[in-house]
Amino acid sequence: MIERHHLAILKSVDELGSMTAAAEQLNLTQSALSHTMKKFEDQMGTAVWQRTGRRLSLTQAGQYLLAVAKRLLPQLEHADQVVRHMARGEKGRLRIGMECYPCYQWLLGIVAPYLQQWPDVDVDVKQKFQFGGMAALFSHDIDVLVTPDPLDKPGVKFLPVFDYEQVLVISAQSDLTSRTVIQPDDLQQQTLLAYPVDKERLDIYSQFLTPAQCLPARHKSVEDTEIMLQLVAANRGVSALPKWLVDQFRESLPIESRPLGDPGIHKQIHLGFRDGEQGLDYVDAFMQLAMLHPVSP
Amino acid sequence: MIERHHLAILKSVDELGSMTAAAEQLNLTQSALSHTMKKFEDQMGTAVWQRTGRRLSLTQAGQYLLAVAKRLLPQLEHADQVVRHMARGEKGRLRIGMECYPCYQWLLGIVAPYLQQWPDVDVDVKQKFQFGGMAALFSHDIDVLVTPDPLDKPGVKFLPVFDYEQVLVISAQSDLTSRTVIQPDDLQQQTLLAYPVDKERLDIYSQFLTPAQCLPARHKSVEDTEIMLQLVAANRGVSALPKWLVDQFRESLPIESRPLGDPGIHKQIHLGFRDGEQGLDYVDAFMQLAMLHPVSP
DNA sequence: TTTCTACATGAGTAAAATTCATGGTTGGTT
DNA sequence: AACCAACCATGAATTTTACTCATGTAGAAA
Repeated sequence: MIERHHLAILKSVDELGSMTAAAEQLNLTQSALSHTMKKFEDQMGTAVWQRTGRRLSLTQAGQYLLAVAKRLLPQLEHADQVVRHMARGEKGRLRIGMECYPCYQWLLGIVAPYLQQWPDVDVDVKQKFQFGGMAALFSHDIDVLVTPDPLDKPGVKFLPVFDYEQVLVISAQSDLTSRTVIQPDDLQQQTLLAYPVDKERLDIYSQFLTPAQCLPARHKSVEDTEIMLQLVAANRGVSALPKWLVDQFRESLPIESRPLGDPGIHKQIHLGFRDGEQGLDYVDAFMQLAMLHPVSP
Repeated sequence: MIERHHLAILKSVDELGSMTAAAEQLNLTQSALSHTMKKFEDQMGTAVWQRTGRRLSLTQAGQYLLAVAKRLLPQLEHADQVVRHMARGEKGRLRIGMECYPCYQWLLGIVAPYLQQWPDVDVDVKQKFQFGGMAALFSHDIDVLVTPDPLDKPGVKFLPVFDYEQVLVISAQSDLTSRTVIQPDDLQQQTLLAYPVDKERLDIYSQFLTPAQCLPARHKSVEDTEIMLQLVAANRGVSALPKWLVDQFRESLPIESRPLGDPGIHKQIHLGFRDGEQGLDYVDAFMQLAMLHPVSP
């Protein structure tokens, strides 16, 4: 039977390279660890490591078990945390995953009142996942996924939390200020600033430029939203961002926004969470708060 | 620290309703089980059950832990199996999930040669999942997902294994045999036989009838493909099925097929599998076999 | 009230995990 | 070549943990 400490040993040995080092990390003697794994190997009927010289290399079974360890140990550790928090009457940690850069600004607006309502809950925002948000949600690495790109599959539920329009941000000094609506060919003289993701995933390409077979004069990747807006304000380029975000910055920066095309690009931010399992109340509460949260139009 | 046996006890008590019964199932005395959980509760700092009279009811922490148990125990049990199989040089079990009824016929054609190539591998086909195929794949309930409805997300990979056309199956005596192509309003006099799923998920509705705002005279749910085809052969209705499936049955039944609309409804079956983790060779082998497998056009 | 059933508990015991002491092997160093 | 240091394996002793047995308590049913 695979026990938790077998997995812990496997992971530790893999990280540190030797049984001796792993034993120290786990507060065991080298001997104890050796005995434990010997017995485990006898029980399972197969070696976990191949002892070539004094170097350990994983057998096929060992590789498989290491993958299991990396998958299950974090879940057990998290469960430990959650239960311990429950015990103290504290609430624990709400782990939020973000799949979209601009959502961060919006999230801050939700998290503030949430933290007030739930003073015992920590909020942990993760922006990068090994395998994407969906997988993170399913494998319990996060509790909530914020994404503009929902996938309503059984097992998860997505709630649209607000509609928004994706607009072009331009400098107040831009030539484009005269236009009330931007057309694709208007961008052929422009420098387009965008987050560093595939162009297919940028709506201004997939829903606006590509169908019209247009391209901007230049394309520049920018990581940070504020820097992006500073560049736009300085008339160094234009960018496509949610209207509510632009409006928020219009007070402090000389920027303006224009719809992209006639109907405009309309999108929704969704909150995704696991469904059909015993929920934690502070997770549900977050969902409800997010749905009720007024968004400045 | 949450250990495997804690989770096993929780699950067993939940299933059997009492500690005494659970102890027997786990080959323990009632006393041992009581001691174990007492110690566990002391460690975690919270009760797992509320002892109201002699009835046990889960506390909040207990409910949470039960959910964890139901999620993690099957994974541990499966890992046990896999390693034990590896130890014996046997290969183990390939767990295939199916999201589409007609795929079953096609799958049989793949599984036969696969079983010959990998005599030590058992194949286990699951048709129902608690939370849908995607979730089953992510939570390691299955290794391969067969679906006409892929979702290329990080963490999983989908390979199209073949293209097919969805066609209308009609009896050889049907009035519709004179048509070379079926139009939506041709079905307004017909009884449509379909698998018992939401109409939105049936392509003949979403891609053919609904856009033309047509409906068949009657709609009947049929679970089994063979029975469906027998009904069609007897001119009791028409149905939309993959062309390759219809062709297969045309030898033995008086049925014919016609394209649905001018371009026809074209679809692909995909095989999905987890990506980016230590793979098992017999899983990879299945994917490759599936890709190479010739499909009767 | 009595009886039955289910869980709790303390003390004793069996089993398992861990340590200690030691020996063997490998790979690098002098 | 010889030596040393690092690493793992192993047997026996020891500590720790898990388990059983016997018994107690309390709720529900007769």
